[in-house]
Amino acid sequence: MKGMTLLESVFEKIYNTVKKIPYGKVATYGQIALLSGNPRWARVVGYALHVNPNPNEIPCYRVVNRNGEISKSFAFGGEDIQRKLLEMEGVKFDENNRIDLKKYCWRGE
DNA sequence: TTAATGACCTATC
DNA sequence: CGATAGGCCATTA
Repeated sequence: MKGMTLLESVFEKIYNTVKKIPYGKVATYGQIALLSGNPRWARVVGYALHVNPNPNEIPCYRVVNRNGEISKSFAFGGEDIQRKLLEMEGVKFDENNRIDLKKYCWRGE
């Protein structure tokens, strides 16, 4: 970790929020942004996960976009890996490779 | 310090 | 329903 400010950096806040996503659930980038303090950080969330320091502790594969689709630029093995990880937790994909957010979207803490 | 970047989101057609 | 354009903002070079 580099020198972060006296308070938590935005990235740290984002990582902490992502860690809270429960097993078998997913969250959107916008949702993570909102729970991390600012609804306009959706894009920052994407960048934060792109430089994910420790994937073992941060379940970044549980984060999908607004349409319930997995991102193309998943940095750890590709989108197929992300999909498998989610399917292992019981998350189903429809014929368009999308997730039903009404069912699987995390409802908060 | 300025400019560029990006795993997004919303409104509009 | 799908596609496009513009906006957003922390972080980095």
